Amino acid sequence: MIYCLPADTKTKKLTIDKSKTNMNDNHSPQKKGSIRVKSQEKILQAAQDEFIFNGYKGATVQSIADKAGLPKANVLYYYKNKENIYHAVLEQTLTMWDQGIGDINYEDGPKLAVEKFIAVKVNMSFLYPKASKIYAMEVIQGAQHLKEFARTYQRKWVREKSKIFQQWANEGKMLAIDPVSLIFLIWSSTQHYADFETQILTIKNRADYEQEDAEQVTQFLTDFILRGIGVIK
Amino acid sequence: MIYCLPADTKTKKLTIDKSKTNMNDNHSPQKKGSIRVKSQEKILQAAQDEFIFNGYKGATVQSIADKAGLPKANVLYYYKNKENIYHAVLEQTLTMWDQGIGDINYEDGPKLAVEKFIAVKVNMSFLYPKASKIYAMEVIQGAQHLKEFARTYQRKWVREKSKIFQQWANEGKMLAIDPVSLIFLIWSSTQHYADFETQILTIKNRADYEQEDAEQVTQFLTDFILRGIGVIK
DNA sequence: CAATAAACTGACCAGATAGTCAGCTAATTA
DNA sequence: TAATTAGCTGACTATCTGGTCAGTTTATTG
Repeated sequence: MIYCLPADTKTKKLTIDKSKTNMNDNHSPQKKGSIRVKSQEKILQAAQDEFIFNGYKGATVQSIADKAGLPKANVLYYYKNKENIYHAVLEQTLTMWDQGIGDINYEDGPKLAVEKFIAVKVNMSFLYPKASKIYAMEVIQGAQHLKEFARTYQRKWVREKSKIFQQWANEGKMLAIDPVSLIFLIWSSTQHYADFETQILTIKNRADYEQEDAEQVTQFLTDFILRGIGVIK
Repeated sequence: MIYCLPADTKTKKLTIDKSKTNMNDNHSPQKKGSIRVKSQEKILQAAQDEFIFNGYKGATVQSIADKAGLPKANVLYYYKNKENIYHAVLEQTLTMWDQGIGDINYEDGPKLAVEKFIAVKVNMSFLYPKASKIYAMEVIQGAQHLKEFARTYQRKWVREKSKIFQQWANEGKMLAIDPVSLIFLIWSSTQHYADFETQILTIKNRADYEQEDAEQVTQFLTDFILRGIGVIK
């Protein structure tokens, strides 16, 4: 059902945040497309780059403001401090991750479920590598800003999905392998193309990913993993 | 042969560094175990933690000094600025990575070669997760401090090893799958246990890895990947 | 058209930071 | 032992950083 965040994540389940911004959240008077919305988008976009490049502590509000083309004080008008900016970026990242993530349903059976899951994860990695990078850095650095979320939702998700794999194995629909290890393998092998983008492009001696790359990777990983769980060949 | 660095890597192949430290490198008068060596080790250890936790830009020399139990000025006496400390950490990381890494030899055949490779990589991840984390952060942030190394050595290594896989495939010793994708899958699935240590422990609801974990993961990945390349089952 | 509220910003500040340096102490050497 | 060198450090500075705030401009409302 849920990958990492509850559906109503807008109600902010993350750790600390009290007052995300100092605006009157929903009942803002502007028509859509207002300067506020556009500015906030610009800020979050800029902040994402800045946080990836310099980490949370290394990021500066001034640099975010410059990248967004706004005065620093204006950035701090929308998000009242650096931590709030980071939380907004993180929340956006997790929300997108959650919405975009495919799901593993018992009814699909192992073959279709794994195919769908891999396809969605690979597409996410190629389309939104920055989201994956933000998340990876956060986890590598100890997930200081995610702890509650991680503990609650991800563990639950993994346990739920593990049961489904177990069931399929019991019914002889796939090999009896450790489902948790399998989930980690799928996560790692798909996210790798986002997080290690730089390395992969360097090794392949290319400037950018292309559409075919995502397709080739999806094909490769799907075949490989279906063979690994014993449902093809 | 070589995973990422030339054997004589002590001659510093990294990007910028000119004067790594301001000491008279080899002909130092101390017996081994001297204060210098011990202090430098303490500094690098502390720096590794600090760089993982706060990233390059967020790390402070003062914090490194505190963790090492030395005055800041003493740290800057051994390594004349922050960048030199980082380079030393990075070099140490890559050297260890290079020494520890197993190798893929044609003579071993696909089964043994992959078994050895996975075992070494998994052990590295469980024994030296910090090295992997430093490297991962560096790559995620664009590998600003590694560019030359990455371009030269890693690409070469991947191409060499790809040829071996190709050869095995041609001889029918394994399935004809894309060797580069295979290498990425092995890298990602093994390094994941180092880089995402926090996440994995949280999901498994555990405080630390144990010896059995490394063994279980090695077993799982070996079986899974050998099945994926079609040499077992 | 006031008057009120929201949006915005230049200028400022207290604290943190990288790096320097003069001068100290401890070790080595002649 | 005297002289020389290596090891070490407190104190300092120029710069940068997050965050504030008084005051201005722009929008909304009655």
